[in-house]
Amino acid sequence: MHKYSKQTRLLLAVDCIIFGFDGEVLKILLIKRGFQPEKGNWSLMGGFVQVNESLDQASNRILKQLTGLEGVYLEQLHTFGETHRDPIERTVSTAYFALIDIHKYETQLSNDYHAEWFSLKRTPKLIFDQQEMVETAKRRIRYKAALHPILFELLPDRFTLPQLQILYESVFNATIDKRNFSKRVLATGLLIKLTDKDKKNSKRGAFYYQLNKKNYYAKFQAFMNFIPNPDTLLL
Amino acid sequence: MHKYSKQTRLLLAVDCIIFGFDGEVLKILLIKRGFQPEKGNWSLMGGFVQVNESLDQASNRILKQLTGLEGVYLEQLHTFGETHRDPIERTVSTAYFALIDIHKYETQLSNDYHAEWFSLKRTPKLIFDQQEMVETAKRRIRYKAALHPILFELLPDRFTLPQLQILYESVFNATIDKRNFSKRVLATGLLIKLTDKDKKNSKRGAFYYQLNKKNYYAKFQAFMNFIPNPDTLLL
DNA sequence: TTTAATAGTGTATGTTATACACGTTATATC
DNA sequence: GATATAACGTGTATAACATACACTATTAAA
Repeated sequence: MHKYSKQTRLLLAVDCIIFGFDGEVLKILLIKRGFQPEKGNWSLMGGFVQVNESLDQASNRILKQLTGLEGVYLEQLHTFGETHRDPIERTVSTAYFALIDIHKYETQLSNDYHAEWFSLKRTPKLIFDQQEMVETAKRRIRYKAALHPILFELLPDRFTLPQLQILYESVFNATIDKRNFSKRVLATGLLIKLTDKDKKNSKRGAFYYQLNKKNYYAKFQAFMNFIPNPDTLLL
Repeated sequence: MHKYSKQTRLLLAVDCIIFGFDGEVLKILLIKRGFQPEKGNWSLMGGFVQVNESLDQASNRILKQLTGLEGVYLEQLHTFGETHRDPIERTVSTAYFALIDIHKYETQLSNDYHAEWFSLKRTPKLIFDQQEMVETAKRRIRYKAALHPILFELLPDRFTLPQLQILYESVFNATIDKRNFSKRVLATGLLIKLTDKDKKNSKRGAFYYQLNKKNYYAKFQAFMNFIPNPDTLLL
């Protein structure tokens, strides 16, 4: 037996929603699409799945092409399969989302793709159903970050508590009491206090912390319950 | 512009993990596969995605073929895209999971497919990577049920607190104090106490409850925190 | 009428979440 | 060098929630 005859074969694509954090707001990386249809319009980075690569491999390849990064946080989000989502030809697309340290991102590669970071609050109109993909990714990242420490993936190796708090406040669009916040994050045992300070953002300076990697991997799946009223979060 | 030329088209399938609850343990519905390869072996219900149907439509069609049910809880789980997961030909499969009231399940249809319910603890060997699909579905249902009231989808319209508790204990493989359990579930405001009792399972009889549908849909996304040590749950 | 089996209920204690304000530090400025 | 400034870092009291735990009620069957 060689093939499943009489079955229709479809195009299968992968699209990546790449999140970064610049210290103030969450951003996503978009490119100007280089081919028809919708050539020149803002788009997620995507591509067709090749016959000799898995979906995970395809998404990693695409992520590397756009950011130059490998080994970053990348997770399958959802597969979008409406029949006419691509007007040219039936294409099913599996969306992935990535969380990267925006400072490690290599701009020379991005220039080849005319990539730009956009604040999530001011994203341009996207092609096809990509707006829905981004919304789904935003919901997922909020949902997951309310329960698991994924947001550290957006920060550099060394970060301060004020930076971390701004990140959480940005993702959840909420203000958090800094005394309660530091109690909570320090109670997780996930952070190691370093001896030197970041002096860029204040005169006094704020102590750097880094992740306790061992605890991080061990506790990654543990729930955290950072958010006061998670009822407002949607899956 | 008519087509994306030069791109490889792949087979795209949908596989359904159908959960039911018989009052004691969680079960999944399997069929004996009717065609090669692996003909006659136990398998999830699946099929190829047709060119004129979305993924959601395909999964609903397949669910209806096997169970006769429509409008039940059905959610996309994950897309499995390893290159050689199907030995015959590269096939990417999007897995869905369904939660159904086992009593509504129509057996006449199942007989056409030689379908059988299997306790999750005693499932036969499955074809391809379907064992992994089932494991992923089990993790997802536990994870989600720890936070959202999805398990009601497995129960009949009228159910008792002891039945509900057995369901939770079965899903989480844990014992729960019944005083604390009833406090918690009643505090959600999701249940309406009825006036009559189920006398099948005890001499005294246990009051029936039904879902407050309005609150159910309103609070579905709210976190519930039913489980004492969710650290043990994996995504 | 006695037995057996399951249903149903309350309280005390510990843990966790929340609300809330001021002294500390280091640079920059005068 | 004194002072002003701007952000950092910390503790406590209260409320809410989670947990541990045991007996009485009900009804069918013997």
